[in-house]
Amino acid sequence: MERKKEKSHILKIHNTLSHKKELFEPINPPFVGMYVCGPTVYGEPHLGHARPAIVFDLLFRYLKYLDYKVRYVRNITDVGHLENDADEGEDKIAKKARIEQLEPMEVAQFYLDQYHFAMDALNVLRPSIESRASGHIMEQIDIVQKILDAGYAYESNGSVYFDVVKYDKDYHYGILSGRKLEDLLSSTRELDGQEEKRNSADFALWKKASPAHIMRWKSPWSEGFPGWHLECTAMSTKYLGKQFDIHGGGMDLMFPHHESEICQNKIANQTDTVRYWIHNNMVTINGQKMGKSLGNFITLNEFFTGNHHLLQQAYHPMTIRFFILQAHYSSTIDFSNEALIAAEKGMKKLFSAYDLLDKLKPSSSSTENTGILYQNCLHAMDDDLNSPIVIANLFEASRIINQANDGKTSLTQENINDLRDLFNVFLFDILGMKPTANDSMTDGLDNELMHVIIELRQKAKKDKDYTTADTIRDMLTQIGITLKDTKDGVEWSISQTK
RNA sequence: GGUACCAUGGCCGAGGGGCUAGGCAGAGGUCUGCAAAACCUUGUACGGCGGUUCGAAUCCGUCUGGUACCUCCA
Repeated sequence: MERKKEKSHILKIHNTLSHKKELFEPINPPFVGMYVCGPTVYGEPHLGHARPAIVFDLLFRYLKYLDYKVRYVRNITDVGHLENDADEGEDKIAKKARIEQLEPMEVAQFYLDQYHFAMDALNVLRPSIESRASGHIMEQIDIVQKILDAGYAYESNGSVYFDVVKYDKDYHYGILSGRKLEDLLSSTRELDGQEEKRNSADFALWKKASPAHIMRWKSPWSEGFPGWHLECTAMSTKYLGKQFDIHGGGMDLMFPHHESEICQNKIANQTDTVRYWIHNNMVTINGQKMGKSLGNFITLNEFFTGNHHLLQQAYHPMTIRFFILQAHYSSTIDFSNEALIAAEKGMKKLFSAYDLLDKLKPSSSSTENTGILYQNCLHAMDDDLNSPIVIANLFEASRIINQANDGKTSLTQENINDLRDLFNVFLFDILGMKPTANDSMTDGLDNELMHVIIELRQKAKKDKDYTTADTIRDMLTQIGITLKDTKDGVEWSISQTK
């Protein structure tokens, strides 16, 4: 049955450019263009990758719920970025490749597959277009040429740099990060290629490859590789146009990456390309940023298997997703086992309440207002994607369901339909949660075996042989099977994290 | 040093000038052979100090502590 629900058209999102929540108005409704910075595929995906993927998946799902036609582009950085540590000027992917004696693209593909595996497990929808930097070298070269032609870049020893000082004279540099050019110029650093630049704040559009550099392409200036920030400008413009609605990414990318994109866009596209900049906050571990260079990161696979010294147990991908959605995207999330276990319990509570819906017997009268919850969730999503509030309302719904199940309150069929809608739309479609119950266990030999065991225990119970009954239950618990004696019979389930 | 931001009860985490989310944990109770689950009851927390106000956790100032970015990073 089609149930008419009023959808909102007052979505507000926080725009990093204005530091304010703004009404979301697409440039060309009903179409929405969204670009999000994706992973550099030279390492295993970790919790830090999960956050933006889930946050922008939430936005993607909500925009689709609002009936927008969304084109969501996420890049894969497989060209690699410059390194600035011991091996100056070396391409990260190329470096790793040399160590492992593999083709650079083989390494990139390997980690890309890992990324996809993890994202699928987290129920993150694939973007409309997942574009690879290596497949867009021509487009990047075109943009370098455009910026050169416009006079905002200069060639130096085969490399091309963006002239930030000139840009700042004509436009305002630093509008996203709030940084001032003079501050940047006064804090000069020892960087590779610094002597080639006119000013320390200038950034590379094209770099000439050193002889050791494996990944290289021909260009009018040198055999080399594109600058760090160019791929996003090239691919967003190619697939979303010179103006598009949303550009997302982690807060750590705000400067210099996104700031540089703004400069490149402005010159190459002759317009303000991005309407709304959205940034998710970081995941911390013991209050510290989780990062490759800090050596304190936990890969997603380690979370899923529990195979890491900081983890007390394995965590289902849905627990990770729920954990992330329980915080607003603009807050930092601090990792802890305690918080994850709490999230896991809460999540299971929601799932079992949803399962109960099918067993509820409708009454002719109602004591509950279920319609309000849907509105509350809608308002929460409209208010800058406030997923924690959505979850709070789902908990309220689960309380109503449990009370009705206990016979304390009564729900009409309409109430039950409302609640089912609420879970289907918000928990499953928009928050993107997926029940973790193992359905395959409800049929087949396993189920029949369980049936036998439960029957034996029931018999013992009937004979008041509670020692045997409890022994059976304890032994099952030991192998990760939980029994519940309910008034409708015995329920069994396999624990997720065994 | 500069820029951005944050400090909420045992833990996590919303909110945001008076109506004071939610989850987890804890205590008591109902139910149950016992458990489990569920439900009910129970928590007045917003870093310190000033200020604005009839009223501040919420606004302003300041101090303290913390994070991120300024160098590849989600």
